[in-house]
Amino acid sequence: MRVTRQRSAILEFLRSKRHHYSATQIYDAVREKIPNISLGTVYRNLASLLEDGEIISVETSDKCVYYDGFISGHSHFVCQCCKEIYDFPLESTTSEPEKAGFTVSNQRVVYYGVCKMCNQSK
Amino acid sequence: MRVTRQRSAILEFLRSKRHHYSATQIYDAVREKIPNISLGTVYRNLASLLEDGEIISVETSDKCVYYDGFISGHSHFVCQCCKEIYDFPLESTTSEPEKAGFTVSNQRVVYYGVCKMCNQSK
DNA sequence: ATGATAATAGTAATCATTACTATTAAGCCA
DNA sequence: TGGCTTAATAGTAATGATTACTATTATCAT
Repeated sequence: MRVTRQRSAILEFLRSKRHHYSATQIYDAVREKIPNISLGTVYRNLASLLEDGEIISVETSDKCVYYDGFISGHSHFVCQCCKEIYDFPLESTTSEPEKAGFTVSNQRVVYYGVCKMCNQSK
Repeated sequence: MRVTRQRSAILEFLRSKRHHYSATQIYDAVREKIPNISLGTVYRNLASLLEDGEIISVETSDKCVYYDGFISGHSHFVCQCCKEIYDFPLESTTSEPEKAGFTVSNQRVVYYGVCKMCNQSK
C-alpha cells in the first residue's frame, strides 16, 4: 500500500470535517487541491480506507453511501415532528451478535420518535 | 391509496418469507403470480409500503436495498464477508434518547461485521 | 354500472459505482 | 541521486439499481 497525494488528501478532508460526505462531495472538495483527481481514484481510496478501518460509512435510504472520518460511535435520533437529527452516545453493553460469536466492527443505530422540545410544546 | 393485486402480491410474498429480498428478487418472485408486473411497480409499491410502515428496509454495502416483511422489533447483522443478513432480538434497555426525555416510537439497529461461520472458516 | 383518477406496464433516462487500460509516480536499492 | 519495479492514477466506458415518463388499465366511491 502506497501513500499517495490523492489518498492523503481524501483522508485529510474527511478528518477535517465533522460530517458525512458522499463520494461525489469528497471528489468536489478534494479537486480544489488536486484539480485532475479522478472520481474512480476517490472511490478506490474510500474502499481501501474503509477496509483499513480509517473511516466509516453510513448507508441511508438515499442511493449513495456517506463516508465519515470520525470513527467514534454514536447513534442518531430523528424527530418525526421537527425533523431535527440529534446525536447520542452508543450504549456500551455487549451486543446480541457478539453474544452469538459474531464480530461486530461497526453499528448503526437510528431512533425515530418525538424529541423533548416537541413533546413539551404539545 | 388503492389495494391492487400487485401491491397485495408484493406484501404477501414478503410476509410469507422470513428473509430479506432485493427489489429484483421480489420482482422475480412476484412475476410467478403476475407475469407481466413491471419492475417500476415493484419499486413504487415497496416505497409506499415502507412509508406506511408495513415493511422495513436494510441498507448494506451492496449497492441495492433489501426489504423485509417481518416488522416486529429486531436488529440486523450484515456480514461483510458472506453478505448474509441475520436477525437478532433488540436489547431491551432504556435507550439514551429515552433517558433524555425523548419519545422513541421506532428504532433501527444494524450491525456490520463478520459472522460466526466466516470467523471460523479463517 | 359508470366515471374520476390512482396505479400500472413498458420503456427510457439517471446516476452512483465499477471496470478497463495506457500512463504516472511511490518507494526500494545501488 | 538516478533508475527500476509495479502499485496507483486519470480518463473513459460499462454496469446496474433506481427513477421518470406516458399512454393504458383497473379500483372504488357514487
